[in-house]
Amino acid sequence: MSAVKRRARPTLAVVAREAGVSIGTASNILGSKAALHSSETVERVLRVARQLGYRPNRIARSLAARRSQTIGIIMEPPHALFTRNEYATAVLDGVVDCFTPHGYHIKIITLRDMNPRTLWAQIDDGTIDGAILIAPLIDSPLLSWHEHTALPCVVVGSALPESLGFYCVDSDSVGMITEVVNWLVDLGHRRIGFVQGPAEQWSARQREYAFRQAMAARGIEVRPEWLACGFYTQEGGRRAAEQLLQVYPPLTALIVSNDPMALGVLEVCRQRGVRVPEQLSVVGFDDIPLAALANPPLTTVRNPIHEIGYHAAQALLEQITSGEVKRGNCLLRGELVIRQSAAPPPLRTG
Amino acid sequence: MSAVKRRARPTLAVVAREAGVSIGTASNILGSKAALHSSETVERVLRVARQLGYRPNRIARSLAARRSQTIGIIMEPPHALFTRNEYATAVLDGVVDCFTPHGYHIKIITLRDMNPRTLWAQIDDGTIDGAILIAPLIDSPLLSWHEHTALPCVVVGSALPESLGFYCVDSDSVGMITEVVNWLVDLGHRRIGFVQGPAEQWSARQREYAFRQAMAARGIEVRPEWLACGFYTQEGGRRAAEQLLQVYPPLTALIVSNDPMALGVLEVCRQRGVRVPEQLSVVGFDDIPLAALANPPLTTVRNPIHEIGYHAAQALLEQITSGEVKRGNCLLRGELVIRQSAAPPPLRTG
DNA sequence: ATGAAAGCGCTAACAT
DNA sequence: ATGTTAGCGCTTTCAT
Repeated sequence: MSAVKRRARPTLAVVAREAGVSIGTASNILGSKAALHSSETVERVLRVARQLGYRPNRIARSLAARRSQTIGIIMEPPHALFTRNEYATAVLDGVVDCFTPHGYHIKIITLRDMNPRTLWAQIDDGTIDGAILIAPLIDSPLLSWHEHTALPCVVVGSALPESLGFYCVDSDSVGMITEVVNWLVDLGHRRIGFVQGPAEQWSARQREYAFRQAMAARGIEVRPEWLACGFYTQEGGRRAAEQLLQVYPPLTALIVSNDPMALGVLEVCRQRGVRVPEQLSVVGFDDIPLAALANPPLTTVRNPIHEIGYHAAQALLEQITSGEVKRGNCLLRGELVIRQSAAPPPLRTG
Repeated sequence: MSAVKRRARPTLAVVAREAGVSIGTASNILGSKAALHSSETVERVLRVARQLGYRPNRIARSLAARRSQTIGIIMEPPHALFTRNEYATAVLDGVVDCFTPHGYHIKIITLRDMNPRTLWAQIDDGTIDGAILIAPLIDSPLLSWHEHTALPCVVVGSALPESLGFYCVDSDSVGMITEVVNWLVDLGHRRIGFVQGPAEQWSARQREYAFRQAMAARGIEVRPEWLACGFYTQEGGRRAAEQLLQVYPPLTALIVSNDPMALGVLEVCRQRGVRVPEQLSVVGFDDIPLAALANPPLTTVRNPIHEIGYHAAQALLEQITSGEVKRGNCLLRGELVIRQSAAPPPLRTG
């Protein structure tokens, strides 16, 4: 039994009564329209509110004002865990950094199922003013967003076709793949393999396409056996490596479309006695913390994920406050981080 | 201009009218009290709701029912970023895993300031039914929780004194420290150093205390110069190592109270030419992914963080549904993960 | 500059 | 089994 008797929480009506003003006046003052009132009144209401320990009820406020000052981060079931999704974690941080100072709250929405009948009820239930979609898959029901809800929305991690009508923020993977290809070709490589991500991921398709384009631009024909597919996991990287190591004549470089897979590739190389970078150069993507500690330290492309999250949040905030829909893609540039897993190709005598 | 004309979203009243029932009936059926009504009515209402694309407004529901079906994860400013806080990230996952199937939503509350005047308005604003506190610091205003709010609350990562009235879920660091000390002593070590975390963290104090107790139980007197303090960061570990490496006669083992610091210790050892584990054994805490990849692979204690989050969530859910306050501490057991950074001490000639 | 009143969309108690 | 009604605590016109 607590010694302090806890009175019921005072409502706006109580504050107004105690301060001798109308409830509307109190609302203005304790909201953000104090300018409308005389400084005496403002002061008095504020004082009473403080004395009474008044705390506004955000739910009531949301219902009346039809906005919740909360935004949602939407995670699809396949990659709903933050511990296994460094990408989503970094995005989350960026979003929090942007929205918190503006007094917005953040809600994590881990979709329970993707059934189109129940999907929108999970998202558009009045509790959020806008949403960040984390890397929706190619066939995701989320892509029909605009047909089902008017909620402002920004996509992160998938640069979708403009026809879908989203504003997307992503890293410029196409540009970065091109840079990596050119860098390797300049180093002397021509037989370059590519480990792509799962085909359901937009980014994976784009990276593959970019790879082909960049190679073509340097006059190199990509053979089908130079490509392998993993699932953005270390295990996927291992499998892909097993496959690509059998290509003959051997490839001299491998571009791996994310770091966990690249780590798997390095592992297999070590087992098979393939020396990196002397016999095979390996380049990853994302620059996760482990990349620097790999053996050898991984040359990779830094992915500015936190900035991506922050920028997406800014764009969303803009849409929410202006009421205008934004479209198009915003690609943030990464940066080639040169470590020790890539070097000029071995001299060939054949 | 969209081709599809989007009608205003139907409310419960509209559904009720179209289905020819009262609003109360519709509420029951679309809420979770369909059992009260005849199957015909239920079916009819459900059909109309589906046809109209009815989606309940959770805000209105929360206001009327006085619960939001949402719980908050409270992060204090110092460690508010998930990318730099693997602990909080894993807890978050555990909480999500537990609550999502129950239809609860999760809100991230990154406290903007710890001013006691504004603190509770940030948390107890009607939007959450309960809260998980992540490792509150020793002097945190959050510890006066019960004086300010009746919101159910569970603490994670800090086993607080029972007098504070919280239910706390944490790893059994005291038990694990004891186990590590005994293991090292059994290996032949007696001069064992300890790198503790920041004193503002409850867990750090407990681990230090446990260390002293365990050493005393084995009849070893701990000298003050065997202790150093870091800030749970790799840099902190480096500094502590610099300090402890100067102790004479040299220590033969170091217990480091988290893995990032242990990694820093290993780094300094390598620089100074101190061979691990031949000259110095190092044991960490937490078993972060990097631990297995360190050089040498780190012997450490696995911290079941996801389980901690999950269990805390369960306890919170219980409190919310039962209305009964739960107190006391629940300590989840870790597990010594033996790798290669610890071994018997070098033979001394006296 | 202030007050009165009409909701926001729903739940829950009570009546029938 | 169903309908009626009174709020939940706030914001927002519209008067004054």
